[in-house]
Amino acid sequence: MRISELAAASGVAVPTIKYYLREGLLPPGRATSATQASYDESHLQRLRLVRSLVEVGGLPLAKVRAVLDVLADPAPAPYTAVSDALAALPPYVVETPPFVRATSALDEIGLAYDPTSSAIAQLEAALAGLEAAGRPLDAAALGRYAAQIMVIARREVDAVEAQRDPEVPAELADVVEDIVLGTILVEPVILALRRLIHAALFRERHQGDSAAGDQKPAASR
Amino acid sequence: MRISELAAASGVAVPTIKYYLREGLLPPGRATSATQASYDESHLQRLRLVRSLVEVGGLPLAKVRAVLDVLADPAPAPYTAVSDALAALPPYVVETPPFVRATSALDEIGLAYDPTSSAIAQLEAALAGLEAAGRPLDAAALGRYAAQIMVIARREVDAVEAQRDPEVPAELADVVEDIVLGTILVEPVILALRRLIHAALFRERHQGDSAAGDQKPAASR
DNA sequence: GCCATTGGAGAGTAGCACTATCTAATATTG
DNA sequence: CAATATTAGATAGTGCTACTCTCCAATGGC
Repeated sequence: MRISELAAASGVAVPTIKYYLREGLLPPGRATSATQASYDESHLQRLRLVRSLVEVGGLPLAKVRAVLDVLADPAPAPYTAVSDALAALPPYVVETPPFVRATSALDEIGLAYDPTSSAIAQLEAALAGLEAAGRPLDAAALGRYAAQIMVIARREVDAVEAQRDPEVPAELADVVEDIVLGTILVEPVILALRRLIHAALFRERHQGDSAAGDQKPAASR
Repeated sequence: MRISELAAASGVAVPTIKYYLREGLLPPGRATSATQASYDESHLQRLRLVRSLVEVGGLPLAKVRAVLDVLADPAPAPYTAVSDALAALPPYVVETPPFVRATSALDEIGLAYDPTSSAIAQLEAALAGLEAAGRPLDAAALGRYAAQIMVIARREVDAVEAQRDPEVPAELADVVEDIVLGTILVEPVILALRRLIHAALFRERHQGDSAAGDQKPAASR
């Protein structure tokens, strides 16, 4: 495959592909002459991965590179490799330990956690943001969220395990890629569903309100 | 309150506050002389709202302005006003109708939706991203997500209703602000919990793997 | 043989969110 | 009341990101 074909197949402009090559986000093609190189399926797949991370996940290229680095050379222990990769995913918070809001709430609801994980910092930042906006979330409410999410998460983890052939030991890079993509690509699905369901419930309860078009809006909530 | 006090109280630098004033994200203070103006609680609260949207929600300032515009002058019909405000929240997708993946899946799982809402476009983009990455999500799986999220969303909607005094008709701007903040600030909580629970489940199943530190990593998944 | 394409590299661009600097007027403090 | 600090308001500049443009010389395909 030549660069123009790779561009056509991926929907990414040739100059952008060249830029990714320069930046090391895409490995160079196999050089067939001084002015020609050929690309294969692996390049197309890598390009799709990069674009997914950027467009769906909203990662800056520097973070994409961090994810790719972990895939290329994962830490030897699975948990560490996965943590490394997940730490490169947004949101990027500046919060510094101790994460009192997050850890005390999690302790209260009895959820085990790794106090150094990036998700703790994210939770802390989110809880702090709610507090700053005057809408604090207490541990009980957090626990109710956690209970529902546990159902979702358990099913997801089971699905990952189920689709693997237990006879074939998985490559760690594949596991990490699965988890990173499962994390980053499914998140917008969950959020979109939440918004859609909110909208459906809201409309259900305000059916009459909008029909008139421009009646005085204050009533009914 | 003088600008320096407002800066101290909010943690936002004076030049940044001036910038927000110029950009119309913050209403001007009450001028007490040619070179002095005084700010009050409402300015502090507005500043906190802006910073929450920017820092926790990750909104660009242009979108913050769109949200504030809706708060200042909401469409007369509640549903329209809320949709307008939610359309300003990320993620910002470029997808154009028809949203076949999203609508056909939602039809199949029997969830009513507004085909013009931004959440539909987000769902379409997310499903397309999963497909591009070779991990398509079918309607059945989507339905299982929706079932759990329905539980969460229903509780959230009930909570909003419960905290309002039914005797006092709500201002539409307040309702919109509630929903916008409830949407944007709670989303990171949900995502952080999902990641934390994934990590907990993952560690549970890989307890031995990481202990040795640098054994060959391929096994066990 | 000849025109389009390519690899490679540097420079340029657009958008965003500030940040710096300046001026003239006013407030505060010793 | 004089000296110092602060302020509103405005313009210009900065740092960063993610491309996008432009060139060049060397092919590749018709």
